[in-house]
Amino acid sequence: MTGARGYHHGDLRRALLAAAAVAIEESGPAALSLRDLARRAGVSHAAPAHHFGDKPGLLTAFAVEGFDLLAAALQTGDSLLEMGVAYVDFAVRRRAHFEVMYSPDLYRADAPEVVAARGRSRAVLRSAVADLPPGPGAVGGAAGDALAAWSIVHGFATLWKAGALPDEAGDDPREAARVVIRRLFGSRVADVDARGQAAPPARSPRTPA
Amino acid sequence: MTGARGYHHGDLRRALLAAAAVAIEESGPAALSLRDLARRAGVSHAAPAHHFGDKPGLLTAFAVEGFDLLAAALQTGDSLLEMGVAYVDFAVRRRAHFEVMYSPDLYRADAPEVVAARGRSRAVLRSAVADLPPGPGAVGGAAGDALAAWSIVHGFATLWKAGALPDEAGDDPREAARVVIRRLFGSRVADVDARGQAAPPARSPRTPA
DNA sequence: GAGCATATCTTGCCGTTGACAAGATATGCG
DNA sequence: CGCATATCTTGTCAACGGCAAGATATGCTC
Repeated sequence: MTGARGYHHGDLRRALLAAAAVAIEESGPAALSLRDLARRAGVSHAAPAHHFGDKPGLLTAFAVEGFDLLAAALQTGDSLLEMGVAYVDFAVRRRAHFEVMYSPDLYRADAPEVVAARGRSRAVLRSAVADLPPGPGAVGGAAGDALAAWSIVHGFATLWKAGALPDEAGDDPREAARVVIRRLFGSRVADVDARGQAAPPARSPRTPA
Repeated sequence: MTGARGYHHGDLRRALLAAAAVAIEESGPAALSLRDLARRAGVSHAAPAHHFGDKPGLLTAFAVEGFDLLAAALQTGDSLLEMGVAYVDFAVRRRAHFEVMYSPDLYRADAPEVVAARGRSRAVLRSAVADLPPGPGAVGGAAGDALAAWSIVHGFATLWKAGALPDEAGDDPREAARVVIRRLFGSRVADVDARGQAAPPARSPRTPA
């Protein structure tokens, strides 16, 4: 399926997306060049155009791939806490995809494939939020929980990647993310997976003295 | 100070930064062209190089300007809640600066002027967090509060701008931001500026039943 | 106020890029 | 086998970033 390498590449589309991930990790999405991707894949400079049309077209496909990878990564976490950690982990380890996904002016963010893929990853998060015990004095209900959870985890990941955090944040994004998420949800999310069972919220130290 | 417009422009540096804000708001930072900025300012295509060296140099100055504008915007909010709202408002209204500031591969994010300006905006946030009543069971203390506050507000702003939020989030970013921030800090931040006085945390409905 | 150093801006050029057009080659289907 | 189509190549163009060399204005010194 892969090699062949005569006049026809055989799997150029996939090869270009893989090359894009490498190139973007090296120099960021702004410096991405279609001609460079073509060189990496061993084809002529005009070959990518057939598969993706133009540069935004390629990045649109790349973003779709990213949202699907994110949905898959989130599904490995069984609790909301671990799902948040997985989100941060995805942002740090798959930098290229993450950066493109949230740079909507680089690609066609309103393309139907993008909307669908983004909806899929959002649905995974939603399902975990639905499993939460209802929060006290919740202003927006489950939707508000999801919005707050997504915001804090996304913001933390972005700031971490941008190097905008002070040194006190430590050097392990997963652990730092856990602390931040616990601060949002408190006992509602604490220790579910560390002990394999949820700690009783009433005994939690989060209750004000 | 401004016009003159002979061989010498008179205030080209400022004019180029202003043109950059307009151009980026129109087409995003990736499509920014030094030659286009020069045309907008009415100078030759090589004039910008004298002031900023190269493209990353210009965006570095632009990011510094952004961090200082952010620090000024945050200072208008007197409570942590309103400061968070001001952060989101800044991200939405000054899109160009915000996008560049948090795209570190577009400029020299480790340049000393950038580090200093970023530190100034961070200090403003810190001062507001310090005014908070101490949280119950705080894992990371005030530093953790600041990190969580910054993360949730930054994440919300980014997601809002990226159009990644579901429609339920509404169409007023300021009000939606208020809801999200309250969910993080609960009674510790609620209604401080609405009533001009903090509600007593002990009576707050956030205490688990 | 004359002369010189320097800051600012222009013109001209080069290599690279994204996009397009036209042609070559492989693949699949009758 | 023969043709339609998908895939890839070669060639070209305008625009861009960056550099070099020259022109013009500004400020400083005497």
